[in-house]
Amino acid sequence: MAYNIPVEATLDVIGGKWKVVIMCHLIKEERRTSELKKIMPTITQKMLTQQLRELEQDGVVNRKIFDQVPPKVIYSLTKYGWSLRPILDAMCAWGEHHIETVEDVEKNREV
Amino acid sequence: MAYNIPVEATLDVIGGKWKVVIMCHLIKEERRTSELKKIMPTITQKMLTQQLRELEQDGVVNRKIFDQVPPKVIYSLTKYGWSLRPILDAMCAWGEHHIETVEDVEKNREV
DNA sequence: CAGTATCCCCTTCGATACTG
DNA sequence: CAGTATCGAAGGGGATACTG
Repeated sequence: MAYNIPVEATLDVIGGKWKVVIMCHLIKEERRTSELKKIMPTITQKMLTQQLRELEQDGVVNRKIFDQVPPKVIYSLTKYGWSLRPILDAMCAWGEHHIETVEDVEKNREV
Repeated sequence: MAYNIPVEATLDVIGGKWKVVIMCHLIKEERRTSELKKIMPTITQKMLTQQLRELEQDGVVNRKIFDQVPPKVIYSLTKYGWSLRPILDAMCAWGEHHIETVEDVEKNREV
């Protein structure tokens, strides 16, 4: 609480380890749990659920449950979540443009 | 390495706990270490140095050392660091616009 | 299929003390 | 003033097993 600088509020919402990645996927299309897991091969079930819960609590992500067997749950961005789009777009664009540079630098850091 | 989605490269560079906050300050003006510590009251010396070192290794931040006693070091964004400006601006703007909402939500989460 | 519950490692981070 | 080193606590996060 009582942020020293407003951008800390932004970080509170999108600062989780996987949140930006999840939202970047959901910005393109809504997804069910199993789809998210498939397109994010390295995330664990636990982290996926945990991050989605937090996004949901923050009002960024909507969770639609279909009452059927087997269960089906679809996640999508809320209107509030869409307000983050400029940030997500900028982050995605930067990543696409600089990915080779970053990969090189990070590789050297491992040594 | 080998990101599953390009935005992960972005997160590798700005994903640290304090990196965005530091860069948001440096985007306004270059700062010396003691100034950064002053405007970020809750960061520890250790974390400040650590995050700055990583930003420096990633080529985002420049470290200018004045050879004098007592020591003086000034940090600023590199040209490469300035390429992140659209992201930082978007994050700062969103935070300013939604800070009350976020503060309320986060407060309730603590309960 | 979607989610929860444990166990537990191991990284992160704070506190403190110390150097040039 | 700027930075390093060390120690220890805290919790993030993985692996696994289990439920409806």
